[in-house]
Amino acid sequence: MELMVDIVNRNGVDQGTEELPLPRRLVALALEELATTPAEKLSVRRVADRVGVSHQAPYVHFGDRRTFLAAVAGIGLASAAERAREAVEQVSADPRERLHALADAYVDFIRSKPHLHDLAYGPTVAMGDHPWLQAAAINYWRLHVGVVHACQPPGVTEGEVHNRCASAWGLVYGIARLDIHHKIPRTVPGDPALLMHAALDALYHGWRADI
Amino acid sequence: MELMVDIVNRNGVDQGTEELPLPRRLVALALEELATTPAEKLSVRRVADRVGVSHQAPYVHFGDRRTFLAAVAGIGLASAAERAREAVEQVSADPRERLHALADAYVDFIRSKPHLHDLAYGPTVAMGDHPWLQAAAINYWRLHVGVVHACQPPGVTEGEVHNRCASAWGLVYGIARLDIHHKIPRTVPGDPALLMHAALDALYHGWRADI
DNA sequence: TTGCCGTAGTTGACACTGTCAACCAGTACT
DNA sequence: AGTACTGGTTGACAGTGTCAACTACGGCAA
Repeated sequence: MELMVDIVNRNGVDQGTEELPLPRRLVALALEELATTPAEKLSVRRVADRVGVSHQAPYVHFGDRRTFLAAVAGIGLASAAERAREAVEQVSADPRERLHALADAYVDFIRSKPHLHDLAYGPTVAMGDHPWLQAAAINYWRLHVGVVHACQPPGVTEGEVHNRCASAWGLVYGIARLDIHHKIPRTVPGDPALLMHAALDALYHGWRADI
Repeated sequence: MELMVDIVNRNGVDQGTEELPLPRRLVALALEELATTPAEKLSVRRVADRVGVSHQAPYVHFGDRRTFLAAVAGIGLASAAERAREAVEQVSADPRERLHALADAYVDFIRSKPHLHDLAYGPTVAMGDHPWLQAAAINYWRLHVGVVHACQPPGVTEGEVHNRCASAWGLVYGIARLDIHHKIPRTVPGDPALLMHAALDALYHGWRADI
């Protein structure tokens, strides 16, 4: 079970030609299903069936449904984090602009793969359920911290940076998720992405004004 | 099916002594289960069983599982909204203080009944799935708008108030939900409720500084 | 060679779920 | 007296996650 970490680590090297090991094929197909099916309706049996393997095969590797879903969330989240990192690095070095780029990437993530996002950052799985998920979540968080850190005036403690990072993440997460699930009343005229930018600017301004 | 609205309307009048009609008893027991069981694991059959009625009885009234869950969410959300209203009215008339009180009540809601909150404001049910839910959601939203409206300087349009209301809600919703599901890394030292207050103050300041 | 053991995978069963369809008891209305 | 509607039951069905026992097979030691 532990050596799967090796598999995901050498993941970038030999993709493509070589046949993926079964756990990876299962996860890949589950991610595909997750594009249209919410996680709670995803059937492990059907994934196994589509891969062409017995209904019990996934449980040989992952133990139970939750662990499997956690692995799926891990792989999916890793690629989302990578895309966000690219998006951030593509814009200028202006911290506020990078903050907006990060937020936009997050909105893009939640909009293009809402079920995956809900799985990773919802109650279904815990971060400790699978090492892949834990690693991906930490990686994504580090990106957040880096961007938010660059927005701070000098003299702000490391802990306070993390605090503010959590606030900004919560803001983006909340607006984007309420939006994607159509919980924002139609009496709200503004585009959620723009509301988010305005609110982020308010946070940014508050951070700089504190000193 | 439509006359259930009457039932929920006269809900405050004859509670207690009189025997509740079956749909209400089912919903009440589902809410009870929801205190410990996440919505996606809630079994309609078991609810029916515990009420002492056949496994199909709930479907006579609610049609399918989703509609039943929507009704449950509606009743639950209505009482949460009422509690929030009381909490807001209990503090002084200072708008910022009321904003904080509203946010605190929201945090209290999500902390005391996370599964109910997830059900109401998650993807499982849509607002239109049951009139009870729709009514409760609108009622709660009106409370939000009222509180946020009082925070605005003169001259802000109605639409902009709704925009800002959505932002503030998203902020509170996001931080509280990330927190309750333990998605915030332990490297964040601050209490989420306090982070929320600070962030809300930044929004508030931004609103007033605009003019 | 033989025997053994761990890994990867299969097969079959079990209890439980939501949903469909047919049925039945009243009760109100014509 | 008959009829239609409401509220509820019973029985079946396919699909689910999980448990347990079994098989195939490569490595390895005696």
